[in-house]
Amino acid sequence: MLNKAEGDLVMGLANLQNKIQKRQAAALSAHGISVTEYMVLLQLHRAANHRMRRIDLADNVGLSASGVTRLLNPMVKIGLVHKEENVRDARVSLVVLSDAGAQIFQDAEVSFNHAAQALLAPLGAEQQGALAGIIKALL
Amino acid sequence: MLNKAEGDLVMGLANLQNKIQKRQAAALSAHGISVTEYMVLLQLHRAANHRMRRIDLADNVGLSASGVTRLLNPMVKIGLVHKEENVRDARVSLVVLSDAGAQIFQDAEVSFNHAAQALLAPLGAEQQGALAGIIKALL
DNA sequence: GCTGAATGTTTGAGCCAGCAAGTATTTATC
DNA sequence: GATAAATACTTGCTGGCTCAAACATTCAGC
Repeated sequence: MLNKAEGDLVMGLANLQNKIQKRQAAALSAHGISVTEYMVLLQLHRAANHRMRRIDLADNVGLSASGVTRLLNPMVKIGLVHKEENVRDARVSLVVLSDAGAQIFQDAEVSFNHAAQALLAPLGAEQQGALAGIIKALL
Repeated sequence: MLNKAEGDLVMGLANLQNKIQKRQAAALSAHGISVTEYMVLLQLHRAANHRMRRIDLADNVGLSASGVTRLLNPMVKIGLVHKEENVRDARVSLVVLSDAGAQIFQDAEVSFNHAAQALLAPLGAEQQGALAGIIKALL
């Protein structure tokens, strides 16, 4: 069985991601948001005009369409984000990052990146570069 | 903000893992088991005498103790696995891989490893080695 | 050898996500 | 320009996992 190495790598990646996700969740809990919510805020922050269609959000965050709907509901209530209808296409409802949401994101980003740095600290500079290349190749 | 690179790496890893997990789930669905169940079978298969304490299983698979209990219940019913009480310590209930479970695992392992190989195919040999080193360093 | 802490497991309640089905709107075909 | 297919989104239902609490058993200190 020659492809056992690949199987072990995939298992290792799963374990690693599990660990990372828990740490990042802890880091973000201080800001009252989950990792998934952070991903949404990040996408919106990077999007043109801080607004996006829900379906693109779903794609970029790796969620289903219904997952986005349910995730966004509380975020709208809290005011991190608000809806906006599209004049051109009445099917789509755009999601817009609010100022409050942008502020929370910026605070959370500091924590997130700091935690990420701590997690990846065991890697040397060239290992980190290699990892970036690997992710790019596999995504 | 110099640690942005690390944050992006962590986000990239999350996306990658998301993709991998879905592919592996599809590969395993032919055998009627989930990725988590596969992980359990794998651990049991590798364990001495094909048996393990539930708590060690939880640790190795990255689940909570209650998660293991709930995951195992259907697997016991189907006969992939069975309980066994520990004579030395009446608190623990050992999980034992059944012959049927071992058979299913061996079949599933082929699919799993094959899918893993396909996923990692874009990587060169030395990238794959680098990834193994990175995972080891970070776990 | 008794009492309190620690350990292993199960159970109840709740959250988060997915799938399938339903609604509304737009696009394509004829 | 009517009909069918495709697209964007929401909702009902369900599964999987967690946390906190309960319970049973063992271990440690006196």
